[in-house]
Amino acid sequence: MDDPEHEDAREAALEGEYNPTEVEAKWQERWVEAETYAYEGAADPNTAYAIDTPPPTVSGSLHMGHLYGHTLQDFAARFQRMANGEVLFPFGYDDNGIASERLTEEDLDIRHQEYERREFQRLCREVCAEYEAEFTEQMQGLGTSIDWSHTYKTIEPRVQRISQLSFLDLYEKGREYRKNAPAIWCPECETAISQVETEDDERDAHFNDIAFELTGNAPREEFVISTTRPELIPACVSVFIHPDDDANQDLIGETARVPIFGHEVPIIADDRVDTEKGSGVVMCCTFGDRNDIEWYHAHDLPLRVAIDETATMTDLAGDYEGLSTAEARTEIVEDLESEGHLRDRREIVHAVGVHERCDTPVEYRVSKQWYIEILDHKQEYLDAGAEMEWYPEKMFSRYRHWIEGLEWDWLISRQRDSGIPFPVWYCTDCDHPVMAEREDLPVDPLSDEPPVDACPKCGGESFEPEEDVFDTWATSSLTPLINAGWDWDEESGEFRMEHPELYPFDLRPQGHDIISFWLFHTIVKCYEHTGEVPFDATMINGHVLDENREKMSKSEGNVVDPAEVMDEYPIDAIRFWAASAAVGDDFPYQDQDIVAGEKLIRKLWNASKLVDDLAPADPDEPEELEAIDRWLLAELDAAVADLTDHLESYEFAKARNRLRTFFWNTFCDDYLEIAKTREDSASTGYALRRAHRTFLTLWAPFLPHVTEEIWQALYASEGELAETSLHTGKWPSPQGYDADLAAGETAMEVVSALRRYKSERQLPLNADLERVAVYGPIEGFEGVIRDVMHVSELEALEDPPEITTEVAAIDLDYSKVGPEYGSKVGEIDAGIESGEYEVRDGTLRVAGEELGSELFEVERERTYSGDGEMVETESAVVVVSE
RNA sequence: GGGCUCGUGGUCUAGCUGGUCAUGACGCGGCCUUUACAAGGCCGAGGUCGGUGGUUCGAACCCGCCCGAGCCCA
Repeated sequence: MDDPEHEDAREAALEGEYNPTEVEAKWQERWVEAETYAYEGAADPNTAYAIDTPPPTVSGSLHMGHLYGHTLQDFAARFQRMANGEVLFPFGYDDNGIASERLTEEDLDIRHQEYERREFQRLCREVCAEYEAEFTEQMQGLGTSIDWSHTYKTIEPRVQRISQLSFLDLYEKGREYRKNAPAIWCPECETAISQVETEDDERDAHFNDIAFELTGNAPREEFVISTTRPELIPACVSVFIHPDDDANQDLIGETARVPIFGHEVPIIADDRVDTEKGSGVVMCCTFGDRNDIEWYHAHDLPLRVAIDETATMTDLAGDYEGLSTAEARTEIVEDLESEGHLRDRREIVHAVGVHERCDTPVEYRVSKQWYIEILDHKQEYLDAGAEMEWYPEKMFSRYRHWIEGLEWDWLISRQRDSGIPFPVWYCTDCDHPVMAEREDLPVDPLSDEPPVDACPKCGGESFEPEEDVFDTWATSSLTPLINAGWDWDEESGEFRMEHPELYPFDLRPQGHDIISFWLFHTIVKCYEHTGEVPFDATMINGHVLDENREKMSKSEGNVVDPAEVMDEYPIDAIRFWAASAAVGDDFPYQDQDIVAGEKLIRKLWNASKLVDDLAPADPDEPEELEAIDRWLLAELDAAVADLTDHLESYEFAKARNRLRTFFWNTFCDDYLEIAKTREDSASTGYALRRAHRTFLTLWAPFLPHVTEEIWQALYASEGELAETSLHTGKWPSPQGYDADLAAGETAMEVVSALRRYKSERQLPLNADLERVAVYGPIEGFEGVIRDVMHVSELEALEDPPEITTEVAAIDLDYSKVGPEYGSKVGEIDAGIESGEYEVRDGTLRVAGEELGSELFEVERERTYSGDGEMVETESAVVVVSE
């Protein structure tokens, strides 16, 4: 396998049984080696088809979602490459965020706090590189037509530069700001974490009912709030009442005094109060939970920080300063009780947010964060989404609802070690931000100097570097710009793209779970930078469920490992399964579908061997094709047209099923059996080869390995693989064959009927039939029927055989009768049912009405009284005499 | 709790701008060596189209409610 000479020595060959293990590995290797799928550039944006592929997060190995998603993309890429020319099918890794840090910590069993930032980043790169190499190998094992010379990693310097350029551009456009805001914080790990790193956990706790006094001329003296976190009362900034809470209406607008600490807070109405819980009166602290944060934003409340980054009470907590939150809770409850403010205390179990890794309940801490302003451009982003084609269309509503529900701007700063740094320093004296120069990017403010000696605002001469890094989505939302080679051109003073013909991209494929993340954020960024919608179309794929239609989850232990599936089945068969679901629908992993794919591959292989046996290698097209051959090629034309339509609309399941039915039933079961009897026909020889070549190209996007193997064995010309590969060849177009389709169809019906006849009598299919008479349109196909069914004498009847008929039933055409007779239809039905009707001169008299012949059909039961056996088909009557 | 989506023979699915007999595959039963394929061919059995109420002459399809599942947001 290492020796390419040896490789070439065993060229593709159509002998014996198909060996997918060997053949698939061979072509995967040769495709990559020959750079078969390299994007070679195109001058015209209309001929370049570009896919903005999802960069997988490096978090271990390939899962079924990767396999499925990339296979769908590959269907599109392979079809477009054959049909329209140049295709960019790139690949990237998202290795710059929290996921890669956590992977590193787990893999090396370390904590990032134990290392210098640079050192930890280095470890991250090393660990990620290992996982990426393994992942790449698995991806190549999928046989996708990715251009492996066109890849990126989100942590690489080129992408860091693009991320920082994006930040500077949006800042200059006035679309970014920095302000104090709360973030989820783990006091154990001493770091901000994202919401996806938290989970709910049931914990024992106490509900404490605490009395607050009212100030001034209040309607009553006090009220009671319930809380599980009494240590937060020094951080209390307001009290909330539900606007519909009749019992407490009188409190709205009053001022409350916080017990022990004595500060005064307003009482405000807000419908986010849960009236079912406790007394219906809630205190808002900065910050106890996510609701507090919403209220803080909505009512512009002051900030009182009573807990620091290590979960220790601050000076705001007065006498309790320096205690842990747990200690403070105990002491504050005791003091409330002794001062008479504690009215009740009871045990409860409730859900608290904890850090999924250390199970520590999270806090909400305030720090200065960078935001991208998006709320003021909601309409633009909605319009941008509406401009794209959505496959399936229904997914647009998810995007729309997400945008309509947006309440906060996009927080892009993260307090992490291994992301892409903000290219910003702050003046130590006045906090004025100093941005890096574009030509210097990428920069790391922690090690690089700011581009100025003095603060342009106050003249101060010392600067603090920004320590935060970008949110992962802030970078992965730039993938179209990364793939198109977006950069700042110093000379012209504007942004340029290395491959402007790729942008906007033709397709954005992704799962339905990240419409609100990847797709939305990409539209925000690209729209703001370029003023254009970044995609013509988006294809939203569903999720792969387990064989019982349950979601795959590690804790349930029902995760299917693609490596095992790929070990057991040919990739082409797995791809056949991947094409079984309508795009957008969730669908189960079922190996019966993969087995069906295996059977198809075998069928294609065996049929190819037969075609090669029956037909000369490269026959010329005869002057005139015989009816049966012209019929096949006309049907093939129709299949080509249908398939092209389906693939252009990303309807892979429809394309797959259409092609399978035509190939298996029409070509193999019907035509090939006929072709066996016509080996010396130049017409059939030509049609066989024409159809066979076409089938290989039509199957190529779905079954790239087996089709390439057969193609190379039979049809490829001499030369480099990148030129001779089936996959860089042309997609077929209908050739305009004209045939009597009805006659062909009827002939096939007659053949089926004769097969049924033999089958029912337990005769072998090649048993001889003495005499067969056919009444029906089979002109030009008589000989074909005779030969394939071993009929000694076949007669085409001019007139119907001697049959007696009697009316068996009346079939109404309800689509016409309904609108015309409305509620009378019931009576008409009843009349026919009971036999109280009459058919005369093409008119049906029933229930006092006269129905014209266009409204009904008379179904007759035929009885054959002549010699032999009568068999009926849809459009013919067949009489068999043995 | 809110939004979106899905629910068709044992399993997976097509059909869903309403019009008699609901498509195909896998599985199951029976029969058969057509010049490749028995891992093939032919035939057959198997469905109250999640439940319920409504609109209509007529509903798998349109509308309401309920049940179950998935995703996103709280």
